[in-house]
Amino acid sequence: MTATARDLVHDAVTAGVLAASDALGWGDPARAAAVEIERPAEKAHGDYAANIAMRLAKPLRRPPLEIAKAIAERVPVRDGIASVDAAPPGFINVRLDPAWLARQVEVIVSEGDRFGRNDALNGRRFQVEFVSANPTGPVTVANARGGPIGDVLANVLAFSGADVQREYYINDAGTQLDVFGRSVAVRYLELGGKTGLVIPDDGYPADYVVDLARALRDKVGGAFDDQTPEELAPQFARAALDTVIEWHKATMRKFRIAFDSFYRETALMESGYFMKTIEALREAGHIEERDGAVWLKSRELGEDIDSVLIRSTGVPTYFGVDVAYHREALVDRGLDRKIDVWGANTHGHARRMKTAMTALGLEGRWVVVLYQFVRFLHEGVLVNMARRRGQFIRLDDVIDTVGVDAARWFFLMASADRTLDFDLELAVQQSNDNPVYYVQYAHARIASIFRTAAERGLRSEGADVALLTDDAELDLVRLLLRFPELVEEVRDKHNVHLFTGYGLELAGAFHGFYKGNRVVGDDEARSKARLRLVEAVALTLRQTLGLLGVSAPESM
RNA sequence: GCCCCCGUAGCUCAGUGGAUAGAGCGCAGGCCUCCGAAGCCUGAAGCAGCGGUUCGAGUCCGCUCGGGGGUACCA
Repeated sequence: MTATARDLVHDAVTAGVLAASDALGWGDPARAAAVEIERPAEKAHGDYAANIAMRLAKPLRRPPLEIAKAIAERVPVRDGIASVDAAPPGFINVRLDPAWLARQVEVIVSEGDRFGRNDALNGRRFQVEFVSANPTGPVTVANARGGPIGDVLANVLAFSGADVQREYYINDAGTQLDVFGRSVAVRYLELGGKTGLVIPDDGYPADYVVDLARALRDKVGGAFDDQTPEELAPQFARAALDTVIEWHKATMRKFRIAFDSFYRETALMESGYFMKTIEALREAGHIEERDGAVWLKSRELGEDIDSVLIRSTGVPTYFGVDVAYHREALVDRGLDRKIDVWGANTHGHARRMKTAMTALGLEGRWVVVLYQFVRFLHEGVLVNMARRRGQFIRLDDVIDTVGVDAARWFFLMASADRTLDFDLELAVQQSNDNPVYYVQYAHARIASIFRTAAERGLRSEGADVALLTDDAELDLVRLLLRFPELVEEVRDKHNVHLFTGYGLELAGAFHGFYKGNRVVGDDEARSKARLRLVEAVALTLRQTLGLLGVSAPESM
């Protein structure tokens, strides 16, 4: 893997700091200071900038500009660096060598679909667990946001060398299943002609439950018509669950998400792993039995209250089972790290989980990415979603109306920290000018340029990229070189939405370039060079869209 | 009450403690004898408020106001 341009600058500036420190006797403060490299917003300030001089001003008791000058004149000017200057109030501005930039076009094209990858996570096993929608109903837009976020995160980790497993956790146990089963049974009996039955207040009156009941009746007929909803609940819950899980799988396929495993909560009970985990916690001294229940002594680990793992009825809590689930993944399945993508409503749960991981000595190996909710608007008015009553927007419907690309893009364009507003009517109306098409159009346009070139017998192979000397050309290269840096940032910070912003920026830069610069023209050598350049742009757009799970069309 | 996330242009959203805060949609205007006008160019328009830290704050801290979520022997 090639070092990023940022790494190159970082190393050079660090060498300059050390050289200046040795020459001027600055000592430890200078040697220990971390060199931060950023990209100036203003082009006049060069390609990269370091603020180290301003950070050293106080400890060294010298004017920042003086420090900057001392460092700047000692930064080795080689390996792609053209110049290093000090600028008020104390920035060190680094400019890349145009000839080196031009050569990167050839490097990028030769890397092909390896461009942007890194090996930071080589040999490490990751699991990303996401969506994991409740199996008592279809996947709604509420669960949907975790899909693209988790999927793209998994893509980026794999892009960084990790062995990544995408997992879907199925909560196929608990009291809600009982209630669900009873609701299905009521509908089943009603379809058989029985009257006077009621769906309980905490039940599921939604229409899809009728669909489930009808499917059951199609399969078994009236064989259970003489039983009560209570008697039928357990087996009906199980049967309906299997159907709903198939719905979920189909929805995920439609959303272009390929899970490696679907893990059932009940497996932890059946295997005895749940009790094994309780014993592990007990041995570590974190368990207390009180009022007939088994508690995790969270307070001793900094929480306000303790948490119940097993109720006084002997039934494990959701939290307790989830702790076992996490331990099983990290300890028994040999994963180095588990990343959960959860909705904001679980933040209390996430906090308790963190405590439990600490109790098990697994802290640091589990990370949660919380995403804020999607608010639903109907004709501009806020709508409360209620799954049980069937008042919700199905993810399937959204995908069917706006398309997978636009749907994924929508969920990926905003930071996970931010509440998203979603208006289906607006989404439909805007699907034709969705920003995703702006990016895809850039890719299709380049494909079209290649078709034109082919008609004229022009190929990009053998191009002399040294002919790329214009600012317009080199600015594109600068933007391409940001891609590997972005991959590293997303890998470390999990802020996957940055890829949509990058895609828009690169597409915009290309569209502007295209307008002002002819690629296939009269000058054959220059045409070949520019063809090579836009080939690198198309490749980078493909890499970006590929990570986002969005298609990169040749024409549209 | 306490805890978490958010408040940036009319709307939907970007923005790593840096040097003149961006995009899409919408709005006003301009650009196709020339590789795709799903495009390009120009313009109007913005950091909720108050204090603090810092050489430097949309970004960090505190408070106020506003929105969302949590706070169970629910999941």
